[in-house]
Amino acid sequence: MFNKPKGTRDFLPMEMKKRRIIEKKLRKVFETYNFKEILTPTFESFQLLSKKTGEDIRKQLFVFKDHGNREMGLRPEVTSSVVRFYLNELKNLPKPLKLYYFANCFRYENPQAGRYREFWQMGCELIGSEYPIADAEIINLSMDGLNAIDMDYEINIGHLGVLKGIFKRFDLSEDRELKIRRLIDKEDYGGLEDYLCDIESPEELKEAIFNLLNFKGDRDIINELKEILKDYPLSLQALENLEEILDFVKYENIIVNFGIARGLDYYTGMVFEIYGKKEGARQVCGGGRYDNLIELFGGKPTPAVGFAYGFDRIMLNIDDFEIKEESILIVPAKKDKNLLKRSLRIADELRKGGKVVEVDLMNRKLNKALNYANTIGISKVIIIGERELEEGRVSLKDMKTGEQKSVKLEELESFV
RNA sequence: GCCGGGGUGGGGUAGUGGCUAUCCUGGGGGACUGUGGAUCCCCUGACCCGGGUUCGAUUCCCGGUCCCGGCCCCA
Repeated sequence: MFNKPKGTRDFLPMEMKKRRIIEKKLRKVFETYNFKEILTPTFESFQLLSKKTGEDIRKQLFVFKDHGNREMGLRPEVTSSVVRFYLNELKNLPKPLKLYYFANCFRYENPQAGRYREFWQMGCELIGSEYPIADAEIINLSMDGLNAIDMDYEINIGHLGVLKGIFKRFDLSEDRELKIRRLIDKEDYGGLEDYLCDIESPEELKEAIFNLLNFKGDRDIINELKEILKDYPLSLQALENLEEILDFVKYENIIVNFGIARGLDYYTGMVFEIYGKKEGARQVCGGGRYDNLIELFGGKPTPAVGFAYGFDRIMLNIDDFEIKEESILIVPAKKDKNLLKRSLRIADELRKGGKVVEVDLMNRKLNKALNYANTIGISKVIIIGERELEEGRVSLKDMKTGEQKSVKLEELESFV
């Protein structure tokens, strides 16, 4: 006996049905914005995958060597692959380039609520526009998607430029910047305080950082922050950029939060996270601007902004819903090869009309067949009997009401 | 990587240091030859793995593993 690998899942037919329904709705929203679907390989070279992801993510990589002794890894997210694809083949397409994907990703982690070793991300990347309206489009799109599936959520939007502006004035090393961003993202403010003391940072820096973190709320706080950070020109610029972005965001119910630092190191400007209402696995979406990733991968500097949904977490955060499915079972009234053949022909006709039809494949007797139809939720049973067939008729039984009537073959389709 | 709680047929469960391991459900066949979505009968199928304690372990102890959840990190 074999078991599925830890952290992976088998999906039952009903789950798949629901996943497909949600997937379809999200896709539809993406496509109404004219984003185009792409797909990249499940595995990439280890070098690519570890290029701009921190130590932590690298430890979470599923790695293997192929027969040519090349180091490979299963993708832990898709943005790196999209950038690679862009540089390989798409960089000369007209801008903006609007791409989306739906793909399984892999991280070697301990499973938990909404966290798996194989999970699905659905995301969008908008490449080539540096303008605030592009950031806004990404935010609007991500919210439109969740609205289309009636999910309750909370969106937090921040801007890394503000923090960077503060760092800039104190000329911090990249190492220290990163460390501070980590602590901020973790909301480990005690640790942050300690660290700032350890590196003997000036009082002014501490003050600026903690001031920043205290600001969380509606967009009015940006104005207050402008006042406080008036000596930090780059921070001011970032705040203005964020305001311009928010001018184009069509929703009001957003939270401005400068505590969002994002774990992936490649973000440069606006960043956002969306949380669902369910306990555990709350973050369902993350995104932001990553203007120097493409350059880092060897391309010429190109602005880009994007986001990814954690599809499995979205599934955990929507209310369960019923799926009603009309299906038909055709069964001969008695075991007879000719009746079976007739059943197949009738099934064929109905399927051409788009109906979901099964024919009894178990050689069941009528009562057992009805029993079967009942247990698997067949909505209508067509009984093919010899005597009726001679008059060009079959019996149609409605499994919900129990009603049964004799209908002419040529009228059958209009009844089911 | 760390921490907590779990693991009995396919699904849901009962129970026990010793007897053929309980019940429901599901699956297959039959009684029943055009309708009993019923009923009855038969069959199918389980104590996570390894070690220890013991005359004897599914039960107690230890380790592992997997599941559920938490931390870290993230989606």
